[in-house]
Amino acid sequence: MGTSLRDVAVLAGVSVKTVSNVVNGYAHVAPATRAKVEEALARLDYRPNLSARNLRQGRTGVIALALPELDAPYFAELSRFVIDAAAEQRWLVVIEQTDGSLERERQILDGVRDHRVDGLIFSPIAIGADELAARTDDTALVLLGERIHDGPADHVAIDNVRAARDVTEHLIGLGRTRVAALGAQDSSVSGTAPLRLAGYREAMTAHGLPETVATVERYHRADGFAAMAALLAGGAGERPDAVFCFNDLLALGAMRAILSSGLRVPEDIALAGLDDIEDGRYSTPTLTTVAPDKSQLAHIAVDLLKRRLDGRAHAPQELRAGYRLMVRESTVRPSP
Amino acid sequence: MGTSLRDVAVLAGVSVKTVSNVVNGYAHVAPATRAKVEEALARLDYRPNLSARNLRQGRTGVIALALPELDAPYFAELSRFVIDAAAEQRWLVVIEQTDGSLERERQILDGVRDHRVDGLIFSPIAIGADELAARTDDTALVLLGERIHDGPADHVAIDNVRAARDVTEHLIGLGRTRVAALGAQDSSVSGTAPLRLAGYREAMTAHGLPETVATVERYHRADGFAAMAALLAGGAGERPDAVFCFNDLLALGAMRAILSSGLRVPEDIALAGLDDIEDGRYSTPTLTTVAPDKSQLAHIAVDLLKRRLDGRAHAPQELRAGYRLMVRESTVRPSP
DNA sequence: CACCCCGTTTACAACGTTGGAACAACGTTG
DNA sequence: CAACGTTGTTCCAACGTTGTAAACGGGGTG
Repeated sequence: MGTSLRDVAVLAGVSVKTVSNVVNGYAHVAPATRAKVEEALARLDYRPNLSARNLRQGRTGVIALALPELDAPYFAELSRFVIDAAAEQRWLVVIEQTDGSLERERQILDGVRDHRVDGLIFSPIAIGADELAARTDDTALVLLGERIHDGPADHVAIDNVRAARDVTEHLIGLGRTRVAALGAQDSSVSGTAPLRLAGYREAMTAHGLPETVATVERYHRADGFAAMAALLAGGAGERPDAVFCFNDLLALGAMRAILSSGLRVPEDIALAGLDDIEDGRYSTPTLTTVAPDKSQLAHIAVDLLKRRLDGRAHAPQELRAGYRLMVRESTVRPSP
Repeated sequence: MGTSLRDVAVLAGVSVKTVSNVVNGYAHVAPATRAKVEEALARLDYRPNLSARNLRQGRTGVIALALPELDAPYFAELSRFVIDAAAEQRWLVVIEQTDGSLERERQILDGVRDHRVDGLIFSPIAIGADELAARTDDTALVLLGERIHDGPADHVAIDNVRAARDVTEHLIGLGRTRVAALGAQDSSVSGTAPLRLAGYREAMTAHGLPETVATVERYHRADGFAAMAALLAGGAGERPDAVFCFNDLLALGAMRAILSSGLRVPEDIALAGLDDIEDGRYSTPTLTTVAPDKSQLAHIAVDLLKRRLDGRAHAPQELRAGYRLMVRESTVRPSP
């Protein structure tokens, strides 16, 4: 191993504890002693052994971020913000991927107990509210973008229902009447799909418009492509003239399907997504979407975790982050 | 804290070490004792405290992956593979982002010493070979996609020169003669830009064609957009009829610039990238690119690290992962 | 001058784990 | 039946750190 407090102590001619005091910035250390110790620290290039410190303090300084998949741009972008927000607390972040599998989600929830991490920020898909509530473990847990209300853990998300309604209203406001929703899920116990569907329905009902709902298995471009292709297969009269996709990846897949079928966006079909991933700012046409405040989401999540870890815990909280509607070319072609 | 070996030992009526032996699968434990202990383990739902185990064993079971930015799709996709490959070794992965800043890169290289991680997989941009060589630390280090040859550390990458030459040859093979390279960097000490530029030059020289090189600051869509816009600003006679972008993000930015200027891809300008990020498979047109074998990259990196950690170290190795040229619509429009 | 206070420093124990030595019990062998 | 090997179990120490409490010493107070 490297140099320890003991080595430094020997060199400086003081006790181990005094070195520890200097390292930790304890106030009552005589200037002369401090200087001596600091020189020894520098000479030996001392680094605290964090395993030992963690053992002593019962903290690891590492939190886990569990999400479905890192290569979905939304989660990659979100991870960046979480890592940065955690760094402000001097925490490291380990990333775990669930692939949306129930078993993996259980494993992760369970594995939190092995003391490797102090807390968990979790974006679940498959696991249900009841199972989460049945958790016996008391490790700090924050749920991200999760629909479980009044659940057993802290929770932060945007207002998915309202956001979905806003997008749908925007599409309706363009004068479109055959507005489809793309991204409902048959199996989804949890997740945001039902919320976004609810928001879509509210808007359609409010305007007395008929609903068209396309379901998907997952939230990848390929699913959006396939679902859109199916919608287009209907006759021209039934074909939607606007589509709200439940996330941007679906929208980009759908866009590809529309364009390669020879139709135009937005002239024939207006298209909107949700997430504001960077891809959508560079697609042709650029993609109208809802931009959740990802930085705020990350900061709130880290903050909630911190409160729990500091013991300043209350009843589980449910907090909201903000969002903005970003209108781009896929719904409104700019006049040249 | 949770339950410890001591608690289990008390309940089972044996010594702490015996419980430890059972937990670690030590051979010589009497069946009766083993059963007793296992029941106690189960009853108390024992989890080893990994901080303590780590302290004892001098290992943390955590490796770091340091890369420029997680929200660049290439790195997000790569991270996924690294995390999965590390999981096969039962390692966790913490992710650190450098933003390509020299200072951050130094910090990370330095911070490896604080015993929080057993090893580091590092994709450097700013830091130079000399500085890496001057590293005094002996923590396991693997460089990823890095141009430092015969350097001080293990290293894995694709053959960037050959890959770049292959793409350029492909563009030339289409009959294009004004083939530009987009993505050179003025400041790049390290990184892959010079290699890709070299490959481009080899191909152009071989065919006696004139070179056009556009430089960029960074490797984002916005940089590709701006650089392409600048290339287009030249008169129609000078305008390139094919562009090889040094990564896919640049290419997608460039594509957007070409399309929004009213030109067509590939009819007016053929376009190719490198990385094979998913976006390029769904853009319109889809993007021709080089697909590095990311899974192989990740596995080789993890494997090199494992060898070092197991003490099976040799002289620093330089290994190559494979790649494939993916020809798509941005260079060859399919006949309908 | 005895006392106490306060700033400074130290000794000790403990966090939970595991390697190694020691030890006990038992069966085998000469 | 004594010496020995094998198997199973325990005891002890150590990894490096920090909290607690106690010791030390110098200056001010009564």
